[in-house]
Parts: sequence; structure tokens; C-alpha cells
Amino acid sequence: MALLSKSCVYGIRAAILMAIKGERDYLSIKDIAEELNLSAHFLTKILQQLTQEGLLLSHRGPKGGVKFSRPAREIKLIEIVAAIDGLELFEACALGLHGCGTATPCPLHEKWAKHTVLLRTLFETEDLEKLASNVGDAGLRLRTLSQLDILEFNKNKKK
Amino acid sequence: MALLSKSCVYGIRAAILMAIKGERDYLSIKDIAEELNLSAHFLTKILQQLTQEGLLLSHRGPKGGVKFSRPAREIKLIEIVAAIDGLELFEACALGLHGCGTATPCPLHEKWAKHTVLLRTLFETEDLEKLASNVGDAGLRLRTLSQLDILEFNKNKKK
DNA sequence: AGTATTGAGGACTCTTTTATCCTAAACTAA
DNA sequence: TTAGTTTAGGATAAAAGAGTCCTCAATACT
Ligand code: SF4
Ligand code: SF4
Repeated sequence: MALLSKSCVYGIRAAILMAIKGERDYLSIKDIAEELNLSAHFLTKILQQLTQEGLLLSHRGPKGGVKFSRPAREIKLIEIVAAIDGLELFEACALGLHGCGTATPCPLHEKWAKHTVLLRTLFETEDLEKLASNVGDAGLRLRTLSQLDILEFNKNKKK
Repeated sequence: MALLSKSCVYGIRAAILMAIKGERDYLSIKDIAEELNLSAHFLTKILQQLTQEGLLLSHRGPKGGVKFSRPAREIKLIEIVAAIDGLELFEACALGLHGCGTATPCPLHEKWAKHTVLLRTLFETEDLEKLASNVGDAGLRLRTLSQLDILEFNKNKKK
């Protein structure tokens, strides 16, 4: 199982791209979707959730689009996750039992609890500006590599 | 999103219970399912996967059931996960991109990679015997608490 | 042999996630 | 005002996950 839902991953990718593109103007969702190679309709739905949570401002019509409601530096990764997938990931127990960690913790409890704290800290620490600058620095990518891209990469590797 | 699929969680719970019950005799899946409050049919399917992977031995007919093919001490949690959910969890990247960590790692790569190693180590370290003995020592539970159980617990807590 | 028990495995249903499509509403610009 | 653009949001479809049900094959016991 994936850690994050696809919606959440798409949302994060879009947010990072938005942080790269700059925070001043509204960016059209269609453009973002094209650049990320995603369905524009689907991405619209996802970003709507971020808008409803107050992370984004949206504007209709020409020159419309979405932009951050706060500086990218202040937006932590966990806020995107919380808006789309919720915080379950950081709160739920490994074995899916309820009422946990209170009276009768399960065998894994102690180690698991430490781990979720680490995970949460990771997501609470990373902000969009930092992630965006990493992408810039290292020429990193946000799009899925297509089969062709991978072939291309392997070819270059062999040289 | 949950870390592990429900099938996987059920498989782990069943495995821990089996380790508690003892490794000598075949245990009937129906009994295990009842004790864990799960659908017997569904659990049968799940344990079949463990049998096919060689983790369990199964035996049909009266006195039949399943038992570990090796001592519980030697069976690590990750083997159960690998048999049911696969190792994707420990190998996949946070942003769901393919061909990662090779030429063009994504923004999160470094921190994320460290984290998956930690997670994997946790699952590789814990064996069924240890988990089972933890349960025994502390009177822990493997069943989901029903609403009634939770009410009961809160009542006791108030006293 | 006959019968009851138990896992194997296929068919099917239900739910959630993922994705697509269409229309409405808000907006810009000419 | 009109035409075109862009988000909002509902309806629908496709795919995957979760769960149920039924039949078959293997086994033990009488
Ligand atoms: S006791 Fe801890 S590890 Fe166990 S189910 Fe509860 S929260 Fe999860
Ligand atoms: S570079 Fe690392 S974090 Fe990024 S998608 Fe690949 S494996 Fe995941």
C-alpha cells in the first residue's frame, strides 16, 4: 500500500510546482496539470479541496487560477496531506485497532508510536519553498517518467 | 491512507495469535477468525496467500488447519507483509514517481529514503515470537475494540 | 464405505478510490 | 453586451480493495 493516496501525491506535486512557478500570479490548473502530465479535471477536484481548506485562493475566468493564500515558506507538507488524506496516517496504529495506546496497547505499540512521530515531524518540517528550491538546485523532476523516458535514461547511463 | 492493507493487518493479527496459541498443532482458521472477530472466509483467503508463500503449512479435514512452516522466532513481520501487500511500501517513493533515486531524485528523496530504511528495519527486526510474548506479558489485545468495549473501558477509567 | 470437517479456490457483491465528462457560475477583455 | 476562459461541482464510469457465498478436494473418524 502506498503511504499517500494518489490524490494526495498529485496535490503535493502540484503544490511544489506552484511554489517553483512563483507565488504572485494565479496559475491555471490546466497548465499545472499539463506540466505534471495529469488529468486537468482530476487535479481541479484535488486543488478544490486545498482551496476549501484555505490553503489556496482561487479565481475564475481569464487570468484566473489558483495561488497560495500564504507564503510558500509557511506552508508545510503536512497541511497538504491533512487537507486531502487527513491526519489518519500519523495517528492510526499499525494494526488498525481502535482505542489504542491508552489502556491496552498492542505488541507493536511502542516502536510504532516512535515511528509515527518521526514521520509526522518529517512532514511538519518540510515547507513548500524548501522543496521547491531543492527541485531548482538539482534539476529534479516532478513528472512521472514514461516508459520512453526510462529507456532514454538507460541509454544515457550506458554511455 | 493506511500503511498496510486490511488483508495485511488481518494476516498479521492472525499470525501473532497463532504464535500465542502454540506452534505444534494445526489451528483451524475458523477458530482464529472467531477469536479475532473476523470473517472466516476472508481470513481463509488471506492465510492462503501465506501458505502459497511457504510461510504456513495447511492441512484439510478434521484436525486440520494451518501452522507455521518454521519456528515463529524465525518469521519476521516483513515476511507477512511481503506475502500479502508486497514490498512496495519499503521501496516506493513518497511522491509515487518511477525510476527514482537513480538519476533524478525528487525533492524529498534523501529524507524519505532514510525513513523507508527505518521502517523496513522495524519490520525486519520484529519476529512473531517476540510479538506474541509481548502480548502475553502485558495482557494486550488483538481484537478490535467494539463500541461496547470502549464504553466499558471509559467506565473503568473514571473510577 | 460413509459422513462430517476443514482448507482451496472461483464467482459474485459492495465500497472506496481514481478518473472522465458535462454544465453552471464567475470573470476578463474586446 | 458578447464571447471566451477558468474554477466549481455534480453525474457517471472504471478499477481496485474488501468482503460474502458456494462448491470442490482432502482428510479423519466411525
Ligand atoms: S497499541 Fe499502538 S501499535 Fe497497537 S494498535 Fe494501538 S496505536 Fe497501534
Ligand atoms: S527521488 Fe526519492 S522521494 Fe523522490 S520519487 Fe524518487 S524515491 Fe521518491
